[in-house]
Amino acid sequence: MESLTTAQQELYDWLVDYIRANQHSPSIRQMMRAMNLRSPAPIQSRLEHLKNKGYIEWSEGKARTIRVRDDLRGVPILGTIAAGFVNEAFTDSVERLDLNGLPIQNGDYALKVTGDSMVEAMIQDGDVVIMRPVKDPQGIREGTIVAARVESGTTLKSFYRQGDQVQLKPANPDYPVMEFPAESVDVQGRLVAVWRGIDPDFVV
Amino acid sequence: MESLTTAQQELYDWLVDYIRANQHSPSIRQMMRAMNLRSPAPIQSRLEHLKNKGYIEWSEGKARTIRVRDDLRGVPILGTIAAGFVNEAFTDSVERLDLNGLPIQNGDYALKVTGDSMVEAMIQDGDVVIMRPVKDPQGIREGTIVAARVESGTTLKSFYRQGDQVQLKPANPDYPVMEFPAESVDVQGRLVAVWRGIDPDFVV
DNA sequence: AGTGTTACAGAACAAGTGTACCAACAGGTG
DNA sequence: CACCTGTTGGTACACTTGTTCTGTAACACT
Repeated sequence: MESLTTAQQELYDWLVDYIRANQHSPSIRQMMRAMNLRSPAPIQSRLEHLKNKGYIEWSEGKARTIRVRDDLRGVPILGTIAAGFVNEAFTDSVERLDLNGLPIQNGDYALKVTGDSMVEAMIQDGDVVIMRPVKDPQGIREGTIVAARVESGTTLKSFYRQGDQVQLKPANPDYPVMEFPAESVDVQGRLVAVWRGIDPDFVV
Repeated sequence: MESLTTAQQELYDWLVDYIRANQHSPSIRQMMRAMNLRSPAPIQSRLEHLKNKGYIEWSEGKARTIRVRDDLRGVPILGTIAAGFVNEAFTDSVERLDLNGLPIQNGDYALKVTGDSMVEAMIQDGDVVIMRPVKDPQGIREGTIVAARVESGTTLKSFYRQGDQVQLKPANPDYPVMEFPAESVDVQGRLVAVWRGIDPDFVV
């Protein structure tokens, strides 16, 4: 990635923060004031450079249409890290995790997990699971983790079929496998992602 | 939350998708074409309603400044769900998980986890951990999960002090605790979040 | 039928806004 | 010093765009 001058870097940082906060690009005259300039020309020049170097893009002639390149959004994935044992990490890879882009679809929803029956599936109390509504219950694959509504309530379990019965298996040997007639199980959604925010005050 | 007419809902959904994809609001005439209208008046009317009902807001007179209310961004957290046992879920709570907003700060970065030494901390192979650079190594609390650089490489472990030594504990009894002189351990960052995307083709 | 309400089409206006142009200035290079 | 290059200040212009206004059509209700 081509490097930036200090003036270009300063504008770029301010621009990214502004777009993240306001969900739209500022106008050139707004940037002018933010950079303590009294003419739009310098901003235009810097934007041109940022565009040529591949940092931003915009629709020509249209107002407030600047956007940061998609491959620069989110947080950078600096490399892989071994939880198993020390080895190489911090590569100079440019891959990025766009938390707002790819994984989430419109209609997805989240549930806060309570209880510990899914610990062996690496889901613990307090995690937030992102679920996707299931259109066709027949299409659910064996072992998929789903939010299922049965007569007594809704629960998060692995989904299995057994003849015309449906098994809901917890991922914790301390809890029992539950079995219901297929028609009495209403699958509300399937697991698409897990999010765990770490409370900085929390200590193991 | 006040409900919407079908026309308002249709515009709102299109608007949210457009902003998410383009990082800026469309113009009224763009919405006009998208809704198959030939006059800007109906769009303006619907926007006015969306504003009064608290769904969107914009800077009056400024071009392309519509933004979705912050408390509506991200995915809705519909309630809590028991992994432990069936109980109530799907409350009508309005809380939301804003994946792009609150948790991530500028400067944060991500690492893909390989290996299984942190399985008891509910971090498994393939997870993405979001790390925050550590300014003051003295301020790290006991038990915090950190990415630490030692002479042999970088690893993800729980951080403990033992006199003037630093212990790096894996969360898996199969792996040994490692101990280093405090000055030879360079803490690259501390864990602030875990993200796990579920591959739909993956079956347990 | 009459009436009020709402939505739409079309046009027009004013402000916001991107862009082009030119002069002044600073910094480096011969 | 002269010269070139890049940045800034300043201005001007044309297009974009939010906003307002008027008239018409569709619809619900009395």
